[in-house]
Amino acid sequence: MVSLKDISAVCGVSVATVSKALNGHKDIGESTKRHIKQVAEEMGYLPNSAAKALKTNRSYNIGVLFADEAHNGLKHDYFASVLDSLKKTVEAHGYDMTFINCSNERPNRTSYLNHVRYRGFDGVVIACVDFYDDEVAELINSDIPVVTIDHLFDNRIAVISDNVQGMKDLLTYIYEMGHRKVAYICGNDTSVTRNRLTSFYRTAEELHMEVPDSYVVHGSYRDIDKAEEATEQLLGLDDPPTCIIYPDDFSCFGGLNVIKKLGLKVPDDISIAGYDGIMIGSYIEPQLTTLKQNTDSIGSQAGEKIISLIEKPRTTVIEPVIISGEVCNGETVGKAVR
Amino acid sequence: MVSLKDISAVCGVSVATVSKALNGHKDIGESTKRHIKQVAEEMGYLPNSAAKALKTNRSYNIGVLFADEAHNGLKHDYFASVLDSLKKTVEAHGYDMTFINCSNERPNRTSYLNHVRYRGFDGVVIACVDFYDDEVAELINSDIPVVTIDHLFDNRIAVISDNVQGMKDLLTYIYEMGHRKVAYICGNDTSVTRNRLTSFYRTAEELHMEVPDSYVVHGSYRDIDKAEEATEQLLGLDDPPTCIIYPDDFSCFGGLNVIKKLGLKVPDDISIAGYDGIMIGSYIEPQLTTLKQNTDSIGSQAGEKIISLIEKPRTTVIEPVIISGEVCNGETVGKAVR
DNA sequence: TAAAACTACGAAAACGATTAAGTAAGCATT
DNA sequence: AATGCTTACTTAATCGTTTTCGTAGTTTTA
Repeated sequence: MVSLKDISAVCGVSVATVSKALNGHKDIGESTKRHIKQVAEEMGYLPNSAAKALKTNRSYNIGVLFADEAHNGLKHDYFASVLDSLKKTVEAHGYDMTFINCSNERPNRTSYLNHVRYRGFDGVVIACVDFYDDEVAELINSDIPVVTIDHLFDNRIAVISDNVQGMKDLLTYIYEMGHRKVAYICGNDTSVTRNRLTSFYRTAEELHMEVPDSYVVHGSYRDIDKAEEATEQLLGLDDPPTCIIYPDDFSCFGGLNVIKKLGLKVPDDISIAGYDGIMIGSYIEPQLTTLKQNTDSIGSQAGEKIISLIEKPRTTVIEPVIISGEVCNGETVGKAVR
Repeated sequence: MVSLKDISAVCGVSVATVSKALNGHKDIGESTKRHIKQVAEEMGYLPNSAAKALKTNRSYNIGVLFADEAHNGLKHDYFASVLDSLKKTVEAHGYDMTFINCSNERPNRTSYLNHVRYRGFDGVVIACVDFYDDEVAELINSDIPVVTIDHLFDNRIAVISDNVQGMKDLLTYIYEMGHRKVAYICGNDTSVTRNRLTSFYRTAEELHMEVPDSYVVHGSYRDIDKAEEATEQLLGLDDPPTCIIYPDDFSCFGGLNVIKKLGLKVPDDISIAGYDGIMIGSYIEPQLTTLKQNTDSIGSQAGEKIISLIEKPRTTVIEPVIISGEVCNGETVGKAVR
């Protein structure tokens, strides 16, 4: 590997000069600068990131924390999309993206924070984890630049899908389709879920829709079995809902199964709506009505924010970024028959 | 950040001694070793990965190349699963995983190989890319330890899903269900596709099934529109097939749409089979018959292999690792009515 | 008892970069 | 002509490790 020293030898100047020339400092003559750059190019010079990081304390590397204890993480469509967009964004800024090791089996396991320090990540993006984990808290409370996704911490930048507005839009759409008896199967208890649920209740109230307790079922995300169970329960009520909102698009498939089994048809007999906007939803028959979260925007905003936090900490405003989604009016919510 | 020097000051020994004690060298007295380790622990010492890498030329970091030009990559279920498993494996061995920057927008764009050298990755895993890309070739032909996924290069370790056996098993299963007229919509031209196609023809021959040219349609992966088109084409034939094999599970959804539109029923009127074994396939109604690729095993094998290549290059045998899949006999392939 | 061998540690160079401080030469200023 | 200011470099320290080569002191061997 050719180093600054090699170049300096060839050019007959000191390493300092080479370094400065390559980094465009102004105290190097134009002609020398050109010559050095040319030689560096010819010799195939590449800076050594380790040396650079050691000296400058900047790694140009962003750590991402994506726990997969629950076998989620990368296999989770929503987060995979967000991650994909995040990756593109930071890469366009010249940063790389490294996963923060969260294996418990690894030798010398250290906390997330310690791992971040060890690797010298310039910043960290956290998503899809248990935000109440002590180690996550430790990371959040450290001096490392952090952006969280879909969870808000005090004094930290968060990029959040607008679940409040999203649920409001979705329920309003359903209302406008004539439904007055809408059930909601919500996901496991997270701030995302709480926001959606609150918004569900508030919107219903605004629309003067009554929501019997039996219409709100506590399920969990991407759990098709549970979705089936909940659907069965809802449709078995004396006064069943005319529309069911699921915690996510996958869960809808569970709903569809039960509905089919009961000999009912979507959307004629019962309407359903999902949440997320996964690709396959718009290709099935009938096309899924759902709230499409803007994963592209969430990922890219998270990327822009973490880089801004790293590069200009003083002028970066610390406030949540809310990304709105969009009702994707497919065919699974039909005109309500009263 | 506390460094070796700080510890050496506290312990009253030299940095060399501290380094050696912490790394378990044998030329340090037992009691000193214990003392140093304890002090290091108390002071919250963390090695500096950059300094370590600079000195040792080992980064304990694995680069992964996952191109997403085609908006695939992380959003691709199959590869996301593989990646997830790869991540777990390398992390358990104490390695981190970093994406190889493939953004064309980034400042000072360099080739993949140069980026790998710059970051000092100990090894690289390549998947889901255009294997005929010059930059990929450059990387493959370098002295960097490389493992490829689902593509075989001379003298390099590849971890490959057994598409030959997979297609054979799938077609044989379909044959055993009584089908004699089986069509195959294949994906775009890659070595994976060619293997499957060859195996399809060969297996058909072995089973004495005739495959008219019109039964083999060249489509592409995860392209639902194309799958719909191809399905329509196949079902419009004078002598239509009784079963259609799709290039992947997603494409099946396209097939299902067309079939439904034509007023046909799966599997009574027409059978279909996918390939991959994505989660949702086993939850839809009727449950998808497909060939489940063993993504866990593919990812973990790739991880084990790259680490073996890094840590014991001499004794690592350079040969492809073939991972077999499994027919997942759902309900979309029924008994053939002749 | 002198030589050889071990044991336990230290000094110093090195990895490849960055950067503050110094310096020599050339030029303008008074 | 002495001074100061630029310009264009160089020197040398430094980041935090690892590792080779010493070197005292102790123990074993002949």
